[in-house]
Amino acid sequence: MPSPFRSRALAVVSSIPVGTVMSYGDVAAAAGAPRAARQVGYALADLAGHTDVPWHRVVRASGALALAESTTGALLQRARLEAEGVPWRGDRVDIGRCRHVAEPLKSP
DNA sequence: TCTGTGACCGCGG
DNA sequence: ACCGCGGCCACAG
Repeated sequence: MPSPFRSRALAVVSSIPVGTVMSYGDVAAAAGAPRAARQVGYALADLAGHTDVPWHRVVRASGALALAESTTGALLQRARLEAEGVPWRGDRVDIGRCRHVAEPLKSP
C-alpha cells in the first residue's frame, strides 16, 4: 500500500483535467503538504509507467519538464501533452495558459 | 532515532 | 534569461 501522502498526491494527479497541467508544488499543496514538492516527484518516479495515473500532466513550476531532455520519458510526456493540446513555448509548457488550480483534498 | 536522498522551489547575482 | 545555492520534507534503510 502506498503511504498516505503518496496516495493523496496520486489522487490529485488523477484529477488533473485533459489539456491542463499542475506543478509539483501545486500537487503537493493540494495534497496537504505545500512544501513537499520533491515527494511528489518521488511518488511519480516509483510509478515508472505501469499505471493509469496521468503523470505527464505534472511539470516544474517554470513549465519545464522534470525529466532530462531526450530521455524516452521526456519524449513520451511531451508527445502526450501535445496530443492533448497543451500550449508550448519553446521547450516548455506555457504554464500561464494551461495551469490547473485544484482545490485542496477534502478528507485527509 | 538519525541520516541520506530527490521527476522540486524560489530567490539572489 | 540563465545559473548556483540553501531550504524543504516524506520516506527508506
